[in-house]
Amino acid sequence: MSVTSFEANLKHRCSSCSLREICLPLGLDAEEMTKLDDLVKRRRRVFSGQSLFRAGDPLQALAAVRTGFFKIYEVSVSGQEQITGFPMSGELMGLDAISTGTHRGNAVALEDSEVCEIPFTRLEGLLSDLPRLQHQFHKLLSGAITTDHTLVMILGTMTAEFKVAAFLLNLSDRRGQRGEDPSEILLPMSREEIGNYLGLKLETVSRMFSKLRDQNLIETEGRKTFIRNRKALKALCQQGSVT
Amino acid sequence: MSVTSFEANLKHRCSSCSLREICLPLGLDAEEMTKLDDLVKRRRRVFSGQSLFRAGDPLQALAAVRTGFFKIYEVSVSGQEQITGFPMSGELMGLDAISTGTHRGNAVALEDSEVCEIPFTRLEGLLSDLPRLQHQFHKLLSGAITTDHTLVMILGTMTAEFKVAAFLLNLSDRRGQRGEDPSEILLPMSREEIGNYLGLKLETVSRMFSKLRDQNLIETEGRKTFIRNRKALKALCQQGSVT
DNA sequence: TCGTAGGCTTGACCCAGGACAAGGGCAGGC
DNA sequence: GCCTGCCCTTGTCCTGGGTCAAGCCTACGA
Repeated sequence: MSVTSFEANLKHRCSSCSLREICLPLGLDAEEMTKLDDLVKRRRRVFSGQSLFRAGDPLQALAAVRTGFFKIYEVSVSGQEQITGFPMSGELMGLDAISTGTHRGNAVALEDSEVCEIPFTRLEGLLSDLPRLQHQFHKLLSGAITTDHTLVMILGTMTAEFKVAAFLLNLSDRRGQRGEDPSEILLPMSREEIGNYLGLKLETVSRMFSKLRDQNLIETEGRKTFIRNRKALKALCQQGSVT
Repeated sequence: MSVTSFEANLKHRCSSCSLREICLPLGLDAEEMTKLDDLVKRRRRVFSGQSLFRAGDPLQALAAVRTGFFKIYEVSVSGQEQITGFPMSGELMGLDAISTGTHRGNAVALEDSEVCEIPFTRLEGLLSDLPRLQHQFHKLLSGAITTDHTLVMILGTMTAEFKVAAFLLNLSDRRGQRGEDPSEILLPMSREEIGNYLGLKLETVSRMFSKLRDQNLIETEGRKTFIRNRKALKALCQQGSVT
């Protein structure tokens, strides 16, 4: 649970990273990539359960997930927690802290993970020199808004069953983007965390998993989940909103 | 309902705009402001009910609300509409379109409004020259994420009564930031639109207004709403989440 | 090997908010 | 002025998902 984590000096380059088509370096040429590499020289390991940053921490660096899985949650004045995202490899964390310079969210690793830290002030300096990097950065910021809108839509219009179906499809699609098998999902988060994210109680999430299983849309082995009928699952999501 | 709207050539300058402390120009010096002014030479009137952009439109320009009120809504594959925001003066619209170059949202004026259009590609060019503008732009993008997270939190954790209370306080605060009386809110949106935004039905919204009125926290005259006991309303929001 | 704890499933019951319906108020058009 | 249509309010009933409770499964440590 401690903030500390071993800091690796492992030689890592954006140019050879398998995530370069998803992450910040997308669209850069070799020379530009080198400049970005100079910034991102710090790679850090965060063990399962550890937090990378907490609400109230000043924003020092954005962090790109290299391997693993995180949850980001915010705590309201009333003490209520709300998970706002489950960033996985290639996704940036901490973007919402730019507006105030202070993190509002808490980032906790859901499994042993590695992140690339990108000092924000230096990044902004580099953006001015590299228009393509600037544009990609804006796309990522904008994409974060889009992602949030999708969640708002799920929370605002969907019933429990469709929320869970949409959640599984989302994870599946993101796996697919990374070249992994999209029909086999090893969920690193608990039923309770899924429920928190989707505005449901853990019992309801569990029931919906069972319901989807009974319809032969998915198969479950504990947290390991297989998508058995992707088409039907998608169709379900599409017709499946509150009237 | 048409897209067209009369395009004004009214001389308008960021430097003399009352919203410059909220909007893009925040933090710029006189010379920088002039450069931004050169970009934002197009001011446009959008009448109540007209749309400024629609889902599927290519992103040409971001738009800052100068006067008036908009709603932004997205439509899911199943045809469900979800309002994702009610931008008011000084707020940027279209930021979520940067990631794909295409608008996902629909922007409709809720009252006769004026917007300043900012051609996006040219803006990005200018950002490279003006680090302060760049930083402010990033803060606005990041702020949009923060705003969305607040909505996610409201949708995910709050009961109907507290959702409505939080909604009113939010509008009130934003009026206050603009130097307007924060305790008098003229709602430009219908109960149904409020409900859509908050994940409630219009009847429920209406009932919650009545409930807050019965507790002497607010007073209502049709859409005109007065906050009578701000402190109690805030306290309500803070203790008021789902257990 | 067994004991224990955390997470998952399932059942029974309940309630906040949705669905449906009736009626009122107000603004715009003639 | 009056008609018409839209929006808002309020009532009644219903249901999806929350609450509470019991039991199971799996991982881990002694």
